[in-house]
Amino acid sequence: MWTDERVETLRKLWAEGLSASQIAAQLGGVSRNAVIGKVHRLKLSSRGRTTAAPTRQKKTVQAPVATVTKAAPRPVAAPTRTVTATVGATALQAQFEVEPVARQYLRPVENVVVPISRHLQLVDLTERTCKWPNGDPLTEEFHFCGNEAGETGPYCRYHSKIAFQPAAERRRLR
DNA sequence: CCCTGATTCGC
DNA sequence: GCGAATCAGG
Repeated sequence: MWTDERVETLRKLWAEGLSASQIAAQLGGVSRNAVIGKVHRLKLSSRGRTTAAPTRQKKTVQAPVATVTKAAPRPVAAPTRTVTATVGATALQAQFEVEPVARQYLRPVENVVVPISRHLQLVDLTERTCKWPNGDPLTEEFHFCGNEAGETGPYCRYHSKIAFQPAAERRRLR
């Protein structure tokens, strides 16, 4: 459901240049199509240069013909979840998104993973929150991304792309 | 294949 | 109004 807050977030992120899928990931509970549809309804389409290709018309809905045993219906978005990505965190997250695959080499961190003792905001994590760590685990500012992390992994779509980048590609970018 | 936004249209 | 399905393209 598009609450005033969600619409506001949508407007903001769209203005910042995030893609529809990224916005959908942050909002959680909606598909990128939903976001695009909403963007159109809000009449805030064009945004600098994109794939804005004018000429587009008709669709001529073709007949369904034989039913073909299509595959799974695809669940897509989760129920309500509402992702608590609000206030302070939002601003920070937005910044991360704005500068995509720029500096992505953070040390393996493997053993540095969240001190099992300290006051970790780890308690805020759920099965669907992105567990991508931000900041120095030894400082107060440390926190997790926390965005909607579907059922495809421990991270949100954005961080998954960074975390699971193929070795070959990483080498090329270096 | 990955992704992008754009459009249509049943609900 | 909503958003899945679809389309057109990078």
